[in-house]
Amino acid sequence: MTTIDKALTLLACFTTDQPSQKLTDLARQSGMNKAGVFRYLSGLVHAGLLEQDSETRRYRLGPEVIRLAQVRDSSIPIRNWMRRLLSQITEQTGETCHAALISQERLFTYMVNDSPKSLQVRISPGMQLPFHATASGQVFLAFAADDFVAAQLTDNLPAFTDGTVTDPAELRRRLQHFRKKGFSISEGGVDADVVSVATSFFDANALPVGTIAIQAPAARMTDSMIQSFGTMLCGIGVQATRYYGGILSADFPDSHSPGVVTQHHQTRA
Amino acid sequence: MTTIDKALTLLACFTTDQPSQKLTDLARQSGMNKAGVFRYLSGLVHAGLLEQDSETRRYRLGPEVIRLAQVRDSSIPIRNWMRRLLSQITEQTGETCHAALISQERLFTYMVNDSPKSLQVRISPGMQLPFHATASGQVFLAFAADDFVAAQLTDNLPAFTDGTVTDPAELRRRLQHFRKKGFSISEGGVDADVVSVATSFFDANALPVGTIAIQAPAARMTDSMIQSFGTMLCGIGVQATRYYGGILSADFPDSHSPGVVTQHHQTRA
DNA sequence: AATATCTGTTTCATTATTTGAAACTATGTT
DNA sequence: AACATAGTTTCAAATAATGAAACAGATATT
Repeated sequence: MTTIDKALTLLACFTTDQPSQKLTDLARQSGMNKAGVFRYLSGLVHAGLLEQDSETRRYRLGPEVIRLAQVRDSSIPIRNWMRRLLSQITEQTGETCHAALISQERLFTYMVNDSPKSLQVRISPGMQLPFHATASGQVFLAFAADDFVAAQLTDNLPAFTDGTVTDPAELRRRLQHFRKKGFSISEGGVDADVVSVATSFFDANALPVGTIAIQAPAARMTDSMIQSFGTMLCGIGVQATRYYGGILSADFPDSHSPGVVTQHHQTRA
Repeated sequence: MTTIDKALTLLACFTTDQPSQKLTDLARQSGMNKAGVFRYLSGLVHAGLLEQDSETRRYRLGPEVIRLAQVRDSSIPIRNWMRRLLSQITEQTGETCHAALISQERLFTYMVNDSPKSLQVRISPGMQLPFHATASGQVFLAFAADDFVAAQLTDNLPAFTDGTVTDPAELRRRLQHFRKKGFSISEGGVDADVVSVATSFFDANALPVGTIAIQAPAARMTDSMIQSFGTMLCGIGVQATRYYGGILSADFPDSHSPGVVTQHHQTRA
């Protein structure tokens, strides 16, 4: 492991759940020496990627990351079209939807569009999504490379609710099904009363780079709604792939009729 | 210079003007060995901060920077209040305004609010602002640390128009004036027919972290308008500093309670 | 008020990693 | 076919990283 790798793994420790960290905790989490972590952090601060609160001595992400994100967005302006796609979804369905992106072999919510309804599923940008327990994660795996799937579907998957599927064999069966349909369905995988439907979009190698998902309270969802959400999402996935400059995975159902998809499949998962 | 410093200086080479770079160019720009640059870039790619286009072999910023920016924004959500402040400015003045943030000793536009008028000054997020030739840069310097100012006000400052002030002595005089007033004025520093007025906001050490500026076509600006824009901006600077969690520079004109640390409805002693 | 226990930071001899010139490979150009 | 250019790999020499321990500045405990 190079010095750079070690220094940069520290950056990965900063998440929306833990947006600021103490030196000692970072040292413990990363299993590295305190002195080394201190030096790494100093380097990261010097580069502006981190900054240190002068009072609490805690580290948090610095202004440079914002600049970098803007540069990235100026060359691959996902924000613009993703915002439009999500608005379109919420407009048509009335439900909360979000987009997630893969980064560092982890899936993070990137953008959220809240439902206008008062009973809505709440989700915030920057959250990590477990692959096995979310519709997003599952549809991602459904189209991901085999070794990636193998790395994720281990034997000790955590269960978040009674409904979380943790058996790798069962999960693989579902992934195969989701791959055929182009979208995934997860009922109560993370929160008991929430139903999610998700699809993915692809890069130039036809590998998934992100997902787009609808999340709704189980109480107001029916089977046929789930199915029609799914078909709609597939159309969105095709558009997102096109915007991204990628190509669809071979198995991905492309309706060959650009525009709004209105086909209504009635088969159930 | 540590290995980390060297690796991270490469990140700073990515700007909105140059959002993707070739290895050889990066090596030349940074003055580092090609092999070393290659190893650094590999490390950065491994961390997700960069990604490499598999066809062109060019490097660009990776998805991890987007995630990091979201984490940063969730802990210090500048976007939220800045958006409001800028809207407020445009509403009151009808002119284009923007906020800039310091990063890596360089000033970059962070957020722009366009004027609704048809003749408007165009500026895009992520642009670097030269310190000596912009109102933003000048008001930043006016409140910056002495050695920082010294580092910026060199003898060979570039002139963008006939109106660009490039004489360090003259610039220092202006900075002193701007510091007293709390805002800066630049007429035709970068574009001949544009007038800019700017103020800054401060961090917990009372050092400037960013600027907020109004830019308007010279044709529709009068002296008294400039002055009243300036006083308005000062008020905005005070608010921004408060939102940011910083404290005002000692000299900054705070209309409510001069010189004393302020609390909300507390009147001055 | 004195002591113990946490922080973050610095030091320094030992050790492992970075370093850079050159070789190599792949791709495109004259 | 020879040449040029860009990215990648190699390897001994040089340098920077390492981590235990000491230090200092807080905060908590006795």
